[in-house]
Amino acid sequence: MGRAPCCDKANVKKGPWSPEEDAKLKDYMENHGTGGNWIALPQKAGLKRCGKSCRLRWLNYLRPNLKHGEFSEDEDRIICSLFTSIGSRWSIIAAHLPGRTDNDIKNYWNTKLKKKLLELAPFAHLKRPHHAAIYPATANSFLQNSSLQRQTSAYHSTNKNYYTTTPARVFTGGYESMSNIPSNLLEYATSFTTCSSNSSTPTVFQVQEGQGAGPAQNYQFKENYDSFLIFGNEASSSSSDGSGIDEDFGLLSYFGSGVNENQKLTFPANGYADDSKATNGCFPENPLDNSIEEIKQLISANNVCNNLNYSGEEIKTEEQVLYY
DNA sequence: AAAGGACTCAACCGCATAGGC
DNA sequence: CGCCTATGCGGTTGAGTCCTT
Repeated sequence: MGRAPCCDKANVKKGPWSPEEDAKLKDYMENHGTGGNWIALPQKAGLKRCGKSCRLRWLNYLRPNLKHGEFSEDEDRIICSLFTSIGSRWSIIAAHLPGRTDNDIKNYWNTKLKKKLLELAPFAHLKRPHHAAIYPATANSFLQNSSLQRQTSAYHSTNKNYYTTTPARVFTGGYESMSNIPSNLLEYATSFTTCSSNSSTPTVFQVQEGQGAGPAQNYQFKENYDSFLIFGNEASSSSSDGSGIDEDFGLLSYFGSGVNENQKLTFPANGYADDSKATNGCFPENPLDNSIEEIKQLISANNVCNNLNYSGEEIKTEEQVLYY
């Protein structure tokens, strides 16, 4: 048996709200408020609507002090920074943008901001926005528990268009360490190679499929993504021998052009808008990335989301991770 | 000018959670 | 403590609009 419906669907109007309905709801809300019960509100207000629909209409459209129209550069930065830290927690992000609703921000991100970021990414000329995905703050989850070391990758000796160096370390974290990448995107654990050895530049990961030995090295994109872009800041991790994780992951990015005849996911090395700015194949910092630490602190100080760890990542149980 | 594809965004849906009993 | 219901949330849908050919 399924869940009981929240209202009598047969006697409830759906679809766009008319100005008359808006006026009724607004009038009722201004005079009575919700009365602590959205379900009973439509009847009291003389509306043939579901309580949930009334709530949504009020919160997203009718309530006072809502901001409509273009998002500012500052708002863009805040959204990017928070998305970096906490992912698609739209309601939390909305709490940092007075006058904006979670729905607004979600739509803005999905239709405009994500595209904007992808255009800033390297190889933008190769990207097809609708076949790309952006995921947040995976630096920690990828690297915190791995033994990945710095490695400067080299151009392939015969084909200068591709990096084909083998991974310095095989990353075998599996889903548990990649919890921010939905399992519908990834099929197996991955192997990585980094091409950055410079803490002032972001790091590019090359992902290879089916290389080397070991059961956890197979990697596949699922669904129709040609690429994904990961961005986030990363606390440093280093040791005396110079190994460790670069500081300042302004932007982590990966571009996969598909599986070639060697079953490798590769990316062109000459795809930078301005090659002179690339160091060892790494591209300039993401201009939208800023003050993430401050925002993390703010979140932590305000206890906005108390199931996030110090870096804004959700603390999940093993079960949650496996099915996330 | 028309047709079809792409994009936008308001609204819906179903699940998770909180809180009352 | 367990059940039940209202609320909140994020993902998804689809009608309307805009853009391209």
